[in-house]
Amino acid sequence: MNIGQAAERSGVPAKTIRYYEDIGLIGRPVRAENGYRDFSDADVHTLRFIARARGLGFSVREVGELLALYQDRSRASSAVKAVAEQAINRIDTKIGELVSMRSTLSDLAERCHGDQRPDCPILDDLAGR
Amino acid sequence: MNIGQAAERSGVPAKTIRYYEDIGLIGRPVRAENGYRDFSDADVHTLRFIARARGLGFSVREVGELLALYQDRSRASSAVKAVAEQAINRIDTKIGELVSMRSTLSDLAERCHGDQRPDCPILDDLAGR
DNA sequence: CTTGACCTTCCAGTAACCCGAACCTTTCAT
DNA sequence: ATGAAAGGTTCGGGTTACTGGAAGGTCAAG
Repeated sequence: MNIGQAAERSGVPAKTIRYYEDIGLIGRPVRAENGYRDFSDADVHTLRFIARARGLGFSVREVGELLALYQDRSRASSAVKAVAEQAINRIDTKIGELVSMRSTLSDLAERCHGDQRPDCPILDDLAGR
Repeated sequence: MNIGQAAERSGVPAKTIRYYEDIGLIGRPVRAENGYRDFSDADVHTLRFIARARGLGFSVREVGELLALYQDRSRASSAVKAVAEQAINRIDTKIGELVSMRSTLSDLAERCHGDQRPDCPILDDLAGR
């Protein structure tokens, strides 16, 4: 099938599929006589795998690792779990940062009148007071 | 003072200061005879403002707006509050996404033995089962 | 035959910087 | 005096993960 159909079936945009090929995340698909990429169902399956992994917050690099592990029938599940735990840690760190920002920001916003008057605790805080 | 000292006092790396100048977030500082940038205390104050705002999750674009509002003695506090609330919304959205990823991911990880055996619910899930 | 929907490649841009190269200038120790 | 270290300068490219657009080839339908 052509890239458009592979895109539709996998949920990965055509542009993104080409990009994944470029960076070597997926192998180079077979080419038809006209030069068009020719995708198999297995290719679509791989793309779906990638889409799900990305959706779960794995980096493209990690997706590459997961894909390799997936292909390796004899890998230990601990290897996979390690990658997942790394991702969880990264996410936790990020959530912590965001929650902290959010709390400061909403404190500030609550104390700001939000009317025509110019005085504003938000700017005061940013200015260092 | 030179860029190094301005960097140290403001907490903004020298490279980043030059970058902010490039994109027009800060004005072009005066140059000394030797061509070095010459920063004033007011410049450092502005850089600190920027650093704090960035730390709170405002985008560089928003920091530009906040800076303009800060300079404008007659602005309404509502304008500032609007920018802050935008940032809060963005942060909330992001937190929501991350929490959802985290929960799926840790469910999966918990169900994964993490030992020598190859079977792994994480990969199974990614593969679509 | 042409129109429109595909496909191809390649270049550029996004956010917010970071890194290194190649090159000055200043300052300090020998 | 000298020579090295520690600053400063610009410029170009790399990062992450794509996305958009231009210029052009291909294909099925009317």
